[in-house]
This record gives sequence, structure tokens and C-alpha cells, in this order.
Amino acid sequence: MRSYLRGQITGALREMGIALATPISFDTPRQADHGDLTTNVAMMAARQAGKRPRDLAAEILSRLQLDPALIAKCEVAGPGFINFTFTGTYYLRQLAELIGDGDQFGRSDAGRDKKAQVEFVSANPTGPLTVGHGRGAVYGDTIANLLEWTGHAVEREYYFNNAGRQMRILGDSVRLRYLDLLGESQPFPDDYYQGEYIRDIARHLKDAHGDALRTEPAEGRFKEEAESEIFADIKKTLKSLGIEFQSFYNEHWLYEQGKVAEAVEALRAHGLVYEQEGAVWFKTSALGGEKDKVIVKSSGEPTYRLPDIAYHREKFRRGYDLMIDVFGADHVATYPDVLAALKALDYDVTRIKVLIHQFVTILQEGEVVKMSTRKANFITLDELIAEVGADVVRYFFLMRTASSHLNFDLALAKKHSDENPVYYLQYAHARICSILRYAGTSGESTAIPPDLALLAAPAEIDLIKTLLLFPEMVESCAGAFEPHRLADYLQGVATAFHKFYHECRVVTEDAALTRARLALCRATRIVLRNGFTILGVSAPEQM
RNA sequence: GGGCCCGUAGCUCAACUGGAUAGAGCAACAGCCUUCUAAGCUGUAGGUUGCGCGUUCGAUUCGCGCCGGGCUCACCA
Repeated sequence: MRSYLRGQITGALREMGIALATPISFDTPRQADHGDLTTNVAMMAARQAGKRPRDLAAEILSRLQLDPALIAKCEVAGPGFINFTFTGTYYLRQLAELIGDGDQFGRSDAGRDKKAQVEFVSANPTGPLTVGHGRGAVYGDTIANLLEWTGHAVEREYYFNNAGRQMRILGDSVRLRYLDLLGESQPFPDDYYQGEYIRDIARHLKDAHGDALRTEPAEGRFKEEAESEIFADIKKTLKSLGIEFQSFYNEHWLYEQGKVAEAVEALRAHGLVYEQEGAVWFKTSALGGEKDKVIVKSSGEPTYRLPDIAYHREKFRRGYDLMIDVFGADHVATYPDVLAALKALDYDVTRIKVLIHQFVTILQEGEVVKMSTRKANFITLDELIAEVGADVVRYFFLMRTASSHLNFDLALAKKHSDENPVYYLQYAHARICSILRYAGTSGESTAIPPDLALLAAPAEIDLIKTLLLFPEMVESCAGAFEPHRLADYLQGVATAFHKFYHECRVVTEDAALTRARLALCRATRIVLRNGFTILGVSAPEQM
């Protein structure tokens, strides 16, 4: 419809000798009496045309030759909007298509032939995932879903580092707890991992090996066991949220395959590297940065920037059209240097989208809980899922824009979990299933095609119009990387359905009307289910 | 001090990326179940969009300056 109207308006403008610099945009008006689709083209072009917006709109309107089977009404309104109202037959035809598309409704091929990679979570295996990781996990996974729905070939990747100082400390933390279990206590440093899970791992080692590991170094079996147990836990947690990765990328491989050294040489070849005081520096100042940064310490160890640069070079080599990095706000300072380096090396950095989500603040008994894996005073993602369920966790993290802080009052979430908005959505779905079950037992036949033209009540029309917005929502949410708008939209679908339910009894003596309304129920179920699939929440048949 | 994010109803948040009368959910108040699920529906109340300039047909949205909050500015990741 949009392309049809765009063509018509473009033609009218051409007749008037106006060539618009920006594409003609359409919006779905906020208010119903403004029609089904609106464009501000007359206001955008008014200055150029040297006319007043309303006059220009009227002139454009007079030149349009619209198909009366599609457009019922078309008028100039407000400061110069052109509003279009579609015909009932147009809507009913769309509705029939929706039902025919079923679980494919809302998919598009906008990203056809495009390879996308979404990198998220990427937490090192030093402890259980926190609530903060959860937000990134759910957000990243849903972005990936949206890209899949818009036709991209998507790969979810988890990047991790199982070497380095933190992992050394992890291994030694386990070692000290193990010695503790053998009755050979040693002082436990403050900056070691304090969590109970460290004792659990130590206990597992003692159960399996007795005191045989007494002289084992921290980086041997202790680190190994810690890493493997913690990683298994992380994967289990993610799976409980319906998240699975196609690939786990170990930073170590970048060293093994010489990719880190290659990155240094590439930068050196561009004159962006120099040595000073035993360290290797990256000349970010030459790229507009404030000051140069160390990429290889005087100890010979690289800082995080260097492997990150090498990692992204590998991403480019692997041939993605779109590379998405999902970070928490605490990483906000880390990526500009990496992007600057890649840009200097002539990579097309517009293919990289860095998505930053702001922090989750946990309020427990009215107090802010500071999150630190090391101090173990965090609330684990597992605990949160156990408290409120995976659906609530996913939906809660998706309800808000990623760019705003998330306040999570744990006590409130536990207490009022029955009133969580996700139940409102799921209830609508369960209700539809119930109606369909009831209709089935009362002998309604699905063999006779429904006459959708019988759907004429305001609540019915309103529901139909809402349902038909779904594909557009999916596409715009995917394009903007904003899943929360889909969540908002589905609330609207549920509201429209509940209203319909109250105003229009579905199963009645009138067999033809019953068939039509059952069809509308099925259409609603399709949109809800498809929406749930993208958000990753379940679609219960009864509640 | 520099950078990023946020400030909207009592609370938690939206507002289709500059559109028309700023909307939902909780909480409050008043109604609706002998009928397909009341985890629902209807109505009422609640606002100087932190403050001030500017940009233009039009600003919650863009720019500048303040005020307040979060994160971040390592030879830690």
C-alpha cells in the first residue's frame, strides 16, 4: 500500500515539477479519525514549492488517481497532512492473507542474502551469570530473532577468554578452598572470588581426587575444573532462557593462529604503532583520539584492545554483512579505540553496530545491590529465573529501551509476579485457545470458508487493523534494534482482542458469524504466537 | 574535569526517530461475572515532558547552556 501511494504521490509531484530530496514517508496515525495512513510530504515540500502546506497538499490530492477499491477516503488535515483511509475490502483481503501465511506472517526478506552475526553475553567463565548479563543475553538473542525474521542468515556468537589474570585468580581461589577442605587453611585474599560456588567446585575436586591435588598449581586442574563447571552452568542458564549459541569463540585462538601478531603488524604498516618504555602503543591520537593507548604491556601481555581488534578483523574475514556487538554500559569506553583501529585499516566499520544497554539496578528491600562477580554479592540470573520464571525475565528485559536504566525491584517482582504484563499477553493467547477448544466441541466446522465481510463491529475492525500492523512492526524493530516496541505493540494486540472478546461473543447460533469470528481469533493467535516467538516467551494454551 | 546514557502522571516506563489532543501498566476511586477463561472489560482522577534560550510550519524528540542521577575514562577485562 505504501509503495502504491508513494508512486501516486511521486507522480503528482513530478507533474508539478517538484523533485523531493528525501523519500516520501508514511506513518500510521496515532488517532483513528486521522485515517489509516498519513504522510507529511506536503509540509516537507512546501518551502521548496513556495506554497503553503495545506494548499500544496490539496493540489497533490487533486492529482492523485486512487483506486476506489483500495482507498475509501483521502483528505487534507491539520497543518497539511494527507490522510488516507483504506476500504473494508482491502483490510479483509489482508486479513485473509494473514491467516494464509500463518506462522510465516510477519517474516520479510529485507535482509535476504545477508549474513549477520550477533555477539553477546561474552562473559568470561569466572562465575555465574548475573542479572546484568541477563539483560544483554535476552536483548542480543531477540535482536538475532528479529534479524532472522527479516531474512538474515544469523549466527549467535559468544566470545570468551579463558586465560589471563582473572582466570588465574579464579583457579587459585579454588585451590585455597580445596586446601581449606583438607584442613590446611591459608589466608584467603580479599580480591579473590568469594562466592559459594568456588567452594562447590573445590568440593567436587576433593570428592573425585581426595588430597591428591595438594601440590597442584592453581593454573592446572583447579582452573580447568572451575572453567568447565562454570561454563556448563552458564550454558544451562542461557538455555533455560531459550538462548543457544551457534558458536563459542575463544580469544586464545587468535594467539594460536597468529592473528594478534598480524593485527599489530597491520597497524604498524599504517604507521599507527610505536614502542615506548618497553610497551607497544597504538597511536589513537593520530585518529582523533585523546591520547595514545597501550596495546602490548611491557610485560609482553597485550591489553584487551589488541585481541579485540584482531577478533573484529577475523569477523570481517569471516564475511559478515552485519556485525552486532551487544555490550553493557560498563564497556562503553572500550569500543571506540577498536573501531578507530579498524577504520584506519580500511575496514567498512558501518557494518559493525555496537549496541549498548544500560545497567540493571537491583533494588532489594529498597536498597541498591551492587553487582560484583568477585564479591559474590550479586543476584544470579538463575536465582531470578527461579523466582519469576523465564517468560517474565525475558519480557521484563525487553519491555524497555536498552538505552535506559532498568530498575528491578526484586521484592516487588516476586510479590506481584501475577500482575506482570507478560501474563496479560499470555492470557489473551490462552483465552483464544479456550474459545477454539469450545468451538471445536460445539461442532463448528472449519470446512466452510469464513465470510470475513461479516466482521464489521468497531471492536472487530479495530482488532483487524491492529493485527495487520505486525509485519511493519517486525521490520522497524529489526531495523532500529529495538525489541521493546514489539512488546508494546503486542500489548496493544492483547488489548484489542480483550475488547473484542467483551463486545462480540464468538460462538453463537449464527453459524456464519461464528465462522468469521473464529477466523479473527485464529488471526489474533497467529500474531501473538509469532510475536512471542520473536520475544522468546512461551504461548500457553491455558492458564 | 572529558566521553556515553537517562530525567515524561504518585511509582515503573512508552511515544513509530521532527508531527496533529504526550500514552500504557501498577497504585487510587466508581461500575461489570447464571453466557466462549474476571490473569479480563468500562469509566473517573492524575502533566509547565528537570530549567532556560535557540533552530522551524511544528520540539518530549534536534542544537547550546545550566541542574540532578547512572556508567566510564589503566601497562584490569
